[in-house]
Amino acid sequence: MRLNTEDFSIKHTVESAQPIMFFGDIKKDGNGIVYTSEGTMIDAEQSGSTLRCSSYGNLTESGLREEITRRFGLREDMKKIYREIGTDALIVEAINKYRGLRITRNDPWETTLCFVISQFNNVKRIKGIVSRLIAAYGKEKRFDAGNVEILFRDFPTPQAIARQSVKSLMSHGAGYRAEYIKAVAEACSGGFDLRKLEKKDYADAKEELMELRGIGDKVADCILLFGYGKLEAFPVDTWIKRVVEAAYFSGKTQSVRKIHEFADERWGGYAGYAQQYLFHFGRNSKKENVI
DNA sequence: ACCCAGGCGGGCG
DNA sequence: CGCCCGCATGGG
Repeated sequence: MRLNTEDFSIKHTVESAQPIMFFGDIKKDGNGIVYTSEGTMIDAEQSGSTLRCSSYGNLTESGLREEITRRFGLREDMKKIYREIGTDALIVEAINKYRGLRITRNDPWETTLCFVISQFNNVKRIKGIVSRLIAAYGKEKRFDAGNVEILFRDFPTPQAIARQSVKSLMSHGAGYRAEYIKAVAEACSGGFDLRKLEKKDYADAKEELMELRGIGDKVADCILLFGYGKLEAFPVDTWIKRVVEAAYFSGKTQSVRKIHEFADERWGGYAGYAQQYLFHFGRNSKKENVI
């Protein structure tokens, strides 16, 4: 199946530390990714404006089209978003450098687990821990593709994670987060229904998420942004804090609350997009020793 | 060896 | 409320 896209870069999208990067496998050149969704393995690769997509599992062509369109946020009007968030030279520079970077929309539970693991951690280790949890606790799927059999594993369910001991979760390198992982999995497989947050507004949903042990201000915002498409969420991590302080507060330290207030006032309903461009720009600038 | 990573919970003033 | 601390783990 082919999809014609506009203002979309799969490379910038999958390389910007969103959940799909933690549970999927990015292709060598970065222009594609293989990932699983609801028992289906999906392969997406971009050349120019064309996205070539295929799947192994029970997904019709229109189902695959819908999955890709939703997953990569392809319904968003990027011209409008760039207009709204392009408030100054720095963010315009980030937009120009990473044009086509989209906020992905992922499964709420998968997003939750990924970002509980992400705290006080680095991207490489997050990927490693998530992939080991999938290997250990994800259900195996087989798909007969003519002469070859495709094997892959689903993302582990809340129940599958909740069954494990803290010790066995730690054995995959989760560290002290193992306790949080188990607590959140127990909640999500019991009385806490992640689906009910879909219809709550941003503030209410955030408050509910933060009642779970291991989910604080930053992780809650990541879950709402990448798992629920609440584009006003502005996750404040060490990177974005540094970038915002440097660019908008003359390098002076600000409280997280101040940074939220600033982002809300400046970028409003698309603050999440502003955050993702500044985050990716800031991180890569550091790697390239630009800032 | 030292420092840091898409932070959080707990304790203190 | 703000501030400070400890927390597992592995890579630079």
